[in-house]
Amino acid sequence: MPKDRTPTRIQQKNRAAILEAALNVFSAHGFRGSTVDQIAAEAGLSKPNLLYYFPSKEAIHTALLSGLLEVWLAPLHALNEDGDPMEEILSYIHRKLEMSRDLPRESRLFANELVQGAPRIHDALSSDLKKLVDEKTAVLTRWMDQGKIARVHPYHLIFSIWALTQHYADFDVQVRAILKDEDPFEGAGLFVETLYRKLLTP
Amino acid sequence: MPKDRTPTRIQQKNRAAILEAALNVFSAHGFRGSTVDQIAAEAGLSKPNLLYYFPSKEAIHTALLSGLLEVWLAPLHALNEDGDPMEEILSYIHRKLEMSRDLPRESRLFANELVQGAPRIHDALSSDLKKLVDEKTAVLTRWMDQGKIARVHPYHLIFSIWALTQHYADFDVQVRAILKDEDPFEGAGLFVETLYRKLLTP
DNA sequence: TCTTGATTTGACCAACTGGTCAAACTCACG
DNA sequence: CGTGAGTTTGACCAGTTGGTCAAATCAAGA
Repeated sequence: MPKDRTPTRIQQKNRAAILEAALNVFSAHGFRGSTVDQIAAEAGLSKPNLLYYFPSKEAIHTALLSGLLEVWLAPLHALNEDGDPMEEILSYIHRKLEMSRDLPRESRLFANELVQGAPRIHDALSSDLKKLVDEKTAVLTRWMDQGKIARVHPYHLIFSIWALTQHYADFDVQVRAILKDEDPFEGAGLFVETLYRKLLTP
Repeated sequence: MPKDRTPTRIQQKNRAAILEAALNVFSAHGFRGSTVDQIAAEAGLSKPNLLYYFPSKEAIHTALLSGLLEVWLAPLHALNEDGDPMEEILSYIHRKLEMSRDLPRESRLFANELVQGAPRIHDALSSDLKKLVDEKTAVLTRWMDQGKIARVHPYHLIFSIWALTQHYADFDVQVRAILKDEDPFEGAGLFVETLYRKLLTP
């Protein structure tokens, strides 16, 4: 392991390559289903070389998850109390849907982790995530109090947005097996738009 | 391996115990994350004994999946064109939600498989599942044509029902991390009821 | 009771996997 | 250049895992 001073150009390049490769592999096979050799091969490095940059398979996974959690929650973070309620919510939904389309690996990385009980990010869920969600449901509740949007259970509203949008990334194979050639995201965009407009219009 | 004649009482008992144990283990850790030893221990058998009843780990997994697919799709199968459209759809949704509550292991078993690209049930998806869904979306479309329910993209309507209901089983940890003590399924039932009533009322 | 097929298991094996290590190589910089 | 830190790797290791096998045990019908 090199000194922890300003990382070399090589260090930056290789660390990035490793994380990129790990995202591919972990998102496709889950933690247990992925091997260090696979990740190393995908990153174009030998296994010992990969382990020169990260101390363990676990460390790569953790680095990935914690690095991406912020990205993953950014759209919800951007939900702005001062904007127009319906527009804010719809734009949040569309942003999530775009993320499912453009960052499906990230979505599946989290899905893999969650479906197996989130052994490695359980803490982040009940601290960071819960805090953010509490904050934003409070905003939703105030909008409902003001009659700006229809009153529904705010937590389940958020769950439903997550479920609906991430479904297209996480269960992509199933969606495509059924839709065949049709592009899922076109129809999905229209569908969620009408769904939430009808639900939330007071 | 015993003769394939009418299975012994012992055979029935042990095969059932193995599948039950495998459901526990596979749904919690995924295929690759589960070991034959784990399943054997959970079933109260030695590993060689377990492999006396199933030729391989893969075979157990396949037997589980194909055995449960029917159960899993039963509610959609039950959607009846001759019933009242809104009631039929809502009752389908509630049945799916109950399955998430009562059969979370089954839900996670499929979720694990799907999120990793469904390597073992891809065929069943594009044949059996697609056929069933095509059939039922045709029913939905006819209802829409008759003005019985609002017109929305029928495939995405079904996807949304799957996503919403299964979310509570598959991402249980996340839901509970956020809701803390509140029972997820109580709020969820009310939420989806209003959601789909508003969406589908013409 | 005896016999035969069904059931069970301890011992074992080969492949795989995460991780180590010393030696070799490369690169930036004085 | 030369040199020392940074980088790379072949060889290796111990633990795990899916699966095998011959031998032992059990169960039920004749």
